[in-house]
Amino acid sequence: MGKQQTDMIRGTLDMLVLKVLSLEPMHGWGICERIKLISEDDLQVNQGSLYPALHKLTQEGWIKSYWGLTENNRKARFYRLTRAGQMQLNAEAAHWDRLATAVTKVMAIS
Amino acid sequence: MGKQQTDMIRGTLDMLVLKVLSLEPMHGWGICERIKLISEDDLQVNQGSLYPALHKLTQEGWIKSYWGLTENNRKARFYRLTRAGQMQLNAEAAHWDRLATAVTKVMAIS
DNA sequence: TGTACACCTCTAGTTTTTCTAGATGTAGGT
DNA sequence: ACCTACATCTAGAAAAACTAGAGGTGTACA
Repeated sequence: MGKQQTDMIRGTLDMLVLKVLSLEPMHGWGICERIKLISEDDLQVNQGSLYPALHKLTQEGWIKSYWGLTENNRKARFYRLTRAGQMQLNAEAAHWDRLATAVTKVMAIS
Repeated sequence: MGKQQTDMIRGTLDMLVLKVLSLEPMHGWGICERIKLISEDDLQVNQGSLYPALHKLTQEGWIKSYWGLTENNRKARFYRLTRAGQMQLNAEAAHWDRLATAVTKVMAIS
């Protein structure tokens, strides 16, 4: 058996979460679903990765949380982007673009 | 201080190395230079990451090494891609394409 | 009524991958 | 003789994500 490939590009989780939250505040489970939906199942965010990441982002001051009710009438912790989070998102998006382009360039040589 | 951003996308090093070696056999230091050159300095491979990666790829049977002489007349360990390595490269490239496209898709929503 | 299921949060411990911070050595030029 | 660029390598730390769970709540339906 070869090595197992995951359904995430390491280092992009924070950025993806910030991006989704930049559209509208959302709860953890919703963030997973949203990413999965938009990526047409190519990206799978694992709960064991998501919640620690959300807590870290909160710690950094890039998102803030509050309790609310979901569409299904359940309690859930919602997260919203802060101004600092928006700036962080911009920075990470630019960094990602630059590096992803560079990787693509290397992969294209012949 | 925000978090430090590196000059690599985690998880792509193996693929990048295999790709460069698919063009022609090369020694470690040359692989670093090649990646840096093609990416126009956007990708920086660190020696402390490269050699362990090279040893791991050898262990997996994806590359093989032999001692040779460089253009500068120095001893260097050259690596060449094996057939299994070529297959691995194809698989990793396809995986990268799929995931990078998915990330781009998520980053593009508005 | 109760029970199954989908929804939702969370954490400890491990693994994978890369980085830091070195040590070691050689060839060629001054 | 010494400096610089070329070249390999490793131990230990750090970062990020994964495995593998535990636990709780509405809603539907048997």
